[in-house]
Amino acid sequence: MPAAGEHHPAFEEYCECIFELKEDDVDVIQARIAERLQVSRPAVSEMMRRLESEGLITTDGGIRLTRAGQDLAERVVRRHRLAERFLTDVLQLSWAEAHHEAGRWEHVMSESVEAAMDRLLGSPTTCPHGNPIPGSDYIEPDASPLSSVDVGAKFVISRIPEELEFTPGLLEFLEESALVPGTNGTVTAISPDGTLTLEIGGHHVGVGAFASSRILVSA
Amino acid sequence: MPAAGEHHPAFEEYCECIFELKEDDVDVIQARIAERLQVSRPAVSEMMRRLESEGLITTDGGIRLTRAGQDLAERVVRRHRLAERFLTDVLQLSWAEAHHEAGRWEHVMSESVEAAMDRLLGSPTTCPHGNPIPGSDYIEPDASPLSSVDVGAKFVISRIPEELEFTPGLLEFLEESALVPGTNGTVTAISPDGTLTLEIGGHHVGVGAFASSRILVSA
DNA sequence: ACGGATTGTAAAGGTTCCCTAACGTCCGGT
DNA sequence: ACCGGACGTTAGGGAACCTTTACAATCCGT
Ligand SMILES: [Fe+2]
Ligand SMILES: [Fe+2]
Ligand SMILES: [Fe+2]
Ligand SMILES: [Fe+2]
Repeated sequence: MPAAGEHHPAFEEYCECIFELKEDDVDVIQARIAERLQVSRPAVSEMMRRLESEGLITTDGGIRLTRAGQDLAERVVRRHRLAERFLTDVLQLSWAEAHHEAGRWEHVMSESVEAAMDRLLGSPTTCPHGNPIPGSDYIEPDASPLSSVDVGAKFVISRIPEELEFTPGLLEFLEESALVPGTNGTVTAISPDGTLTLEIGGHHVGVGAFASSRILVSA
Repeated sequence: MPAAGEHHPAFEEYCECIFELKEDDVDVIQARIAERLQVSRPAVSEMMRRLESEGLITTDGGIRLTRAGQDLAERVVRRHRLAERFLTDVLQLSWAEAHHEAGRWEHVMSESVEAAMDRLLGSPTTCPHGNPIPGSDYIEPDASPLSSVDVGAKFVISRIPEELEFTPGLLEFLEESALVPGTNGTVTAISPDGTLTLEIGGHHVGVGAFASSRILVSA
């Protein structure tokens, strides 16, 4: 069962991972890739050699996607995020379920399905978590980390970066707490360890320091 | 990228194949499986041993799916046919494209997606080609092979069996010729070699002997 | 009854993708 | 200057799935 395109699922997965690490502003090194993909460091080491010999990455002075690697990664990420939109908006799956499912669909969707889904959804510019869909008309909003909001200030959730999808249970928690792109709230307290207390739709929610530093909001 | 359930794609593919051979009334022997899956006979031989040791088939006196194998096969076929319905009805893909795509989706759809898609489509009972969706309220229609229709007689296309999806280009041809379940036509001629000439929606189409013997129609 | 096709299996081997164990390097803190 | 950690790599191995080549067994039409 090869994927729709011409590349093996493993290659797609590694390129996607490199793309998202860069997007999340995390050092693109083998150790990070190993963590995200949940494989051993030797496995990554070996795969880096294969990716390089296939012309998908270069490794002189840090791991970087080549043009071909970038194209592949963008295709995979685009399909992942379109699939997430479809799964949440049309099939009414939860964030967490949609994310898991999309992680499989991204390797299986053909170009025509990608196009048809894009049409069906009205060419969305972000996934349900607010991350940009490559190839769409996404315009970078003027956003800053939730952790930089002052006590008492209002904000609108803008984006929950891909990085947070790796913390088990976090997506579920955020969705249940209505912490989804577009909703607005107020910071009611900041504890010394960086935990924020928010007020959203009449409910109060605590958000840890790490998550707060990653979630992007606008005024 | 394992499948949604607990089984490897290869196991799913083999069980599905056995299920469909039976459904098409073809001898369930290794040679047929090798042909349909486009693998060598030794590969099938080895896999039969694995499937048996996993309790998915029995081989005493012919290859037969066990309860577990049957369940797995039905799940996969159900997902394949639901996916085909979705891809043609909602995403407007052609038959041929939908079939290819569904061949990958069937190993990747989760239970919740299967359920959501079933709901979205209104619990269809057949795939676009008229083949029954396992687990649906399908009622076997009173149908007979197209080849048994007399010259001059009218008919309604009922079902294009899975078997014909393996002849390259045939699906495309049938769809373009409006030879889809539900449409009706008339047999205008039968040649000695078994080729039928049909009249469908004002157009005339020739259908070969093999296809005619498999396509099911009702009066 | 016989010769050619069809079928199943054995043997040997290959690719992809992963693992553990172990080792060398480098880097920041003390 | 020294040490613990983090990082990358080597070596050796393994599971899944497939291949080609070759060889028996079985089936079947004439
Ligand atoms: Fe995601
Ligand atoms: Fe996302
Ligand atoms: Fe199909
Ligand atoms: Fe079908």
